[in-house]
Parts: sequence; C-alpha cells; structure tokens
Amino acid sequence: MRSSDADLIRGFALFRGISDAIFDEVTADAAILDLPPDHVLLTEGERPEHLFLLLSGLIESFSQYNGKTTTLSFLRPPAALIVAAVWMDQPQLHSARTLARSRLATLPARAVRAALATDRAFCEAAGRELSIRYRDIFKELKNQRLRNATDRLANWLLTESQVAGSDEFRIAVGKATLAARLGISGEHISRAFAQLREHGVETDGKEMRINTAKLTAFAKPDPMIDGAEA
Amino acid sequence: MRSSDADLIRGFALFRGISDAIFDEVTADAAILDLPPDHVLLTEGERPEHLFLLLSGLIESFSQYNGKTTTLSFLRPPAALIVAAVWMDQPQLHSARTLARSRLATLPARAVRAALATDRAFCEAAGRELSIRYRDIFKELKNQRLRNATDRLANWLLTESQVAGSDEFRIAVGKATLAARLGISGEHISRAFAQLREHGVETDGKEMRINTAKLTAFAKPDPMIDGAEA
DNA sequence: CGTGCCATTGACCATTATCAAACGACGTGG
DNA sequence: CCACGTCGTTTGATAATGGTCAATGGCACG
Repeated sequence: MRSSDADLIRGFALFRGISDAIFDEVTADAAILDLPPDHVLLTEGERPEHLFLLLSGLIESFSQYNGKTTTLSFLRPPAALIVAAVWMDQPQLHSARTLARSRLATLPARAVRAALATDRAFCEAAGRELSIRYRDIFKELKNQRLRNATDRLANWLLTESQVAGSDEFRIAVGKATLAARLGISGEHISRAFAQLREHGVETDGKEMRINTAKLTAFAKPDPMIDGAEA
Repeated sequence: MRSSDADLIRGFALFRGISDAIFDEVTADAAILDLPPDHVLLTEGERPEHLFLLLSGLIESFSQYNGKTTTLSFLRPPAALIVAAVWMDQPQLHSARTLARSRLATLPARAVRAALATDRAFCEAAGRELSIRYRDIFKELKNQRLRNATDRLANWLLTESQVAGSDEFRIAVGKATLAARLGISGEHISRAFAQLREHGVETDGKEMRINTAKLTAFAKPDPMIDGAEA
C-alpha cells in the first residue's frame, strides 16, 4: 500500500476519532485493489470476507432476482461498502461492480469485527457510517414509492448539479446505467429526458446543462428524499 | 413505569450485553406511552427528542410527499424506532402511527447519544440494531424494484405464515393498510388476492388459509429479499 | 469504410392507478 | 326485528405509467 493510500484511508469517516493503535490493527492486513471498469467485486449472497473502502473511482451496487437486475446505488469515494454485512457477519444483500477504473482498500472482516468488539470510538464511527447508509437507502425507497420516473430523473439531475457546483456538468455514466440506477428501462429514460427538455434540461451525450430555477420548480426536491447524508 | 416494563425493555437487543449502570443511565428518564389505534407519534422532518421502543402493539412508519402517502414498514415488538436519526441527531425521515393499541417506551435522545459516546457495549448493540434495520429496508427496496404487486403480496403472506407458524392465520391489518405497506392501491390488492386464489390462497376477511407448497412455488421467496433479519 | 455501441423512436403490451358503482357485514335507532 | 347508514372491500371501466421488441440513427474506433 502506498503511504498516500494510508493517509487517504485514515481520513475516512469510519476512522474519525479512533486511536492510531486501533487504526493500525484494523488496517494491518489491508490490501489495495486496482480494478478496471465493469469488474464485479462483490457477489450477493456471499459472506463478507472484507470490508471495502472506495478510494477512487465509481461503484454500482446491484441485485438480481428471477432474471431481473436492479441497481441499488452508486457509490463514490469516500465510502465504505457492506458495513452492515460485515458487522453482522451475514450474507451480502447485493453484488457490486466498478463503473470506472477504481481503487479500493480491503480490510479483513474478522479484524473489523474484532475492533468493533473492543473499541468504542471505532464502534461509534462505524455506527455513524451505517446511519448514513441507512438514511440514504431509506430515502431511495421513498424516492421510488413517491415519485415517477421523470421526477426521479429531474431530482437526480438537480442533486448532481449541486455536487458539481455548476448548472453545466458531465454525468459519469451512460444513460442506460443511469436508468438502472433510477429503476427504469433504457428506453424509458430517453423519453424522460425528452420530457425534461420542456423544464430546463439540455443534453449532449453526457454533457448536461440545466436551468436550475426552472427544473427545481418542476422537480420539487425535498430534503427528506433528496441529497446525500452528511 | 411498571417493573414488568423495565424487564421487557432490559430484554431488548438494544441492551444486550450492557452493564446495569449504563442501562440505568439510558432509561433514567424513560417514559411509557400507551396509545390508542391510529395515533401519530412521530412526524417526518422533526428532530428526534426520544428513541422509541415498541413494547406491544403495532406501528406503521409512513411518509408523505406531494399529496401522496406511502407506508415504509410495519414494526412489531420488540423494535427500536429512529435509531439512525437519534444517533446522527438528524431529522426523522418518516412519520409513525399506531395501527393498534400500542405500548411504547421513550428514552431521551440526549441520554442515548451520551451513552453511545461513552459505552462500547451499548454502541455495539445499537450498531447491530441499526444493521438489522438497514438490511430490512434494503430488502424492501429490492422487493419493490424486482417484484410486481402480486409477487410482493404472495411473499408477504408466506412470511406472515412463517411468523404465525401455521398455514392458517389472521392478518393484523385491513387490506387497504396492507396495500399501502406493499406500495399499491387498495383496489389493486383486491385483484392481487383474486389472482392468488389460483395459487393456494383462501381468504375470509382477515382470515387467511394458504397452501404453502403451492404458494411457495408461485412466489419464489428468496432469503436475500424475504424474511426479517435476526 | 465498416462495425459496434449507444441512444432514440415507434408500436404495442403489462402493470398499476383512479374513479365510480355495487356489495356485504355490522351496528344503531325506530 | 327490521330498515338504514357506514365502512371496508370488490368489481368494472378507463387512463397513466413504464416495459419490451424492433428499427433506425449517430458516432467513435479500428
């Protein structure tokens, strides 16, 4: 592991406020994965052997059932994957794949659980990390139940624009992948984009330009649904 | 508070393995709520002042947006409500109401956070409780995305049958309420039940009798979606 | 200059919502 | 004891939403 990786990892919320001694214990057998795009790194149903920390790149968590596939979330650095599964030592509820070249650290699940069982600060940081993930997925369920496809896309664009800090930005994924993330088909997202042209959305491939005021009026974003947690 | 309540609370997973001293601190200002059916006890968007423990009865968590309402989960004892919101001291993402006469304990959020900040065992128990809630809501998102209404109902009935330990059981809520829980309209659930008659489901009001083998063959339950966590 | 890969568009189908009406169980007052 | 509401459910008709299949078009890359 590069020392720059170690510094990066040390800065994760998961390690905020913990002692160097515990940090060293948890990361003693850490390894770095450098993965190409479209590489599956986690498979639904398996017991977690590692906690994953996303250092750079982009990850999609997804699940399959009865011949269908759905994307549950996009994960960007810094993020910890499968905290709950590692904590409970239960099978992972989702698979995960890279959407871009990505760099991850793996921490042995056993070491993580050992630290949770001995260190209050680590336990608290993990609980806070988990709280954030819980609230994110909870919002996603509300998003799915309370909004239609066009509204979900509109609000997703507004959130991306906020993250980018500009009304012009480039989306990181293809439209078909974004469609999966929003829980709709590739064809349908095309029609949703077409609808949004009336509401301040111009697209050219992955380049987006939005009229924030106009799109906000249409999308009705709500802090109880939109926007990532702290 | 009755001493029988104290015993009940002490048995919650949230307090497993913690010292009497910490338990006493967290529960020092606990109060008991005895609520009639259809009473709203939590409102989306408010900062949590208490952690709630459901001792008996039945609670529905729900959310409203843009004139629509959706039910996110049914909660049965023993369950802890809004652990994540209390932990992060962030607004609650959902409202909650009783579906039956219910008995709850309230623990001051401040005392809970104080204990999380000082006691490893409590922190770990809370993290495990949160992991369970996370995994439950994660499964619900998959359920929503990967199955249609009839399949969701079929699998819900199978799970209820397992909980009841019998192929004959009585559902606790009206069909319209169940429809909301499954994310569909009251009218649609009626048609879904009609479809399931072909697959081993007989209903008489709230009384259900299912042919487990036949319904299982139709519903294709999957442990990565169905069934509550530990 | 193909050859793929996306994205778009059109036609059609499946799923679910909505609105309205009817139905049935149940409790109350005459 | 019966007529009458009320409430929850069912049923029917219609519309909205989104999925699937097929064809087309643009564009990057070899």
